[in-house]
Amino acid sequence: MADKDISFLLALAQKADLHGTLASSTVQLAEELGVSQQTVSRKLQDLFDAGTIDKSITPNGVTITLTEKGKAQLRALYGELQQLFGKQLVLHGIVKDGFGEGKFYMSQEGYIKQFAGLLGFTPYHGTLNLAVDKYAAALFLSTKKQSYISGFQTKERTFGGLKCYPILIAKKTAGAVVVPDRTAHTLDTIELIAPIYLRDQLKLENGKEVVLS
Amino acid sequence: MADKDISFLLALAQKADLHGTLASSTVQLAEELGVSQQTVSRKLQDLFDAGTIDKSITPNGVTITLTEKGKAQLRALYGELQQLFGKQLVLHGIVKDGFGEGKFYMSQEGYIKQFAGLLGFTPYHGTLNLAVDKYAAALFLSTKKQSYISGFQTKERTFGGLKCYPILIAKKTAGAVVVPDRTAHTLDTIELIAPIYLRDQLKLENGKEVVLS
DNA sequence: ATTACTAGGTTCCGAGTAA
DNA sequence: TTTACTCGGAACCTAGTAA
Repeated sequence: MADKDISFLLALAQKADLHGTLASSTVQLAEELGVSQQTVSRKLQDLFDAGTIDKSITPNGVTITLTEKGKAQLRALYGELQQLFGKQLVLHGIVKDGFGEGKFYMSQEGYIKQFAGLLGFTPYHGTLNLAVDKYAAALFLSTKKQSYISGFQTKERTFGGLKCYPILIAKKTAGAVVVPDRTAHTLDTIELIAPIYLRDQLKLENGKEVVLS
Repeated sequence: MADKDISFLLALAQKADLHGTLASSTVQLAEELGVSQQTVSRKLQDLFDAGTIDKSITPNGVTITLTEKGKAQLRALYGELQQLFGKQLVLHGIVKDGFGEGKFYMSQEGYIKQFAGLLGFTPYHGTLNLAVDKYAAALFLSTKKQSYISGFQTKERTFGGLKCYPILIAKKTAGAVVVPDRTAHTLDTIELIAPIYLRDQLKLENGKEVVLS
């Protein structure tokens, strides 16, 4: 029965920030959620009766907090989805243009030496950029072993640290995903390194799909 | 509109394993989901019309596959929950008995030296076991910096590697969560190490609650 | 055995309105 | 201003049944 109102509960949780309280009104919530004020009023009562939220009515609105039971319900849903997506064993990405920074960074001795020690190969002096699904990428990488490459300094400038996840590229080539600590883009784009020049060896062009595992 | 049927879609995804197909029948699904055969039939049509599943009808049932759109919908929901729980900054745990193995492992020079180098303190020769929520623990740890302690060998036996996450115990003591590579329990229980004997110094007994941050 | 249409009952939503 | 009740109509579910 509470199964139906779970998306309503989720919406409240997003506004109330999981822990913490939400001071609002049924009118305002109705507007934000695209339903009537009456529906909000009724649903809040239902959730309260179900023990998933605490609410207190004041002359100028309602104040809402999620109960432990309410949080548990969302966490259960989260767990189910996690099980679903957690089994993600491969990641699909589309080859896209980098802007040459990869080449610059991968020419730095400070990085190359650490990569060689950690991965067992000397990386080619460039990176391959892949456009990926942000969530899928986060999940995929979370199942991989994470290594850390320390930052360092040269006379000219400072180079930051980066995370590094060994993976298999296109079921053929051992390589790694590299995520700089101070990364510009989110995980919409990931950078690959490998012992060879991937674009040539795997005959990749922009727009081609690559599978990581 | 498809927002209402998302739990139905999730149920299908769980049976079909996200990728992959589900061969079943409306009668069987109805039983498993606790609704009528007619409702299953109608909902499958709705989902098909919405483009979230592919279905093919055979004389002895239906075969169902999630479309990219369907997967994307679930992933979006997952992402929202991830944002909610990803902000998890503290983890609550209940002190429970270990079985002395912690003490044994934390007396091994091979581990102690690495911990000292990595964490900046020499750990007390024992661990504190906490009962925690499995999902909350996974989330909490995923936001912490992961370090790796290598396995090693002695004359007698082999010791496996373990992951290590620096954290703050009870808002006072710097310590770390330790997760052996070959762990017996899942994350229902986590092991803490610290430079001091936590049970005495923090006046902890079994059943007491501890906050990690 | 299937899926799925029709019909009737139940649930749910929202405009009006009381408090 | 609030919240929340009443009530008519829309949406939804299931039993019966056709294909």
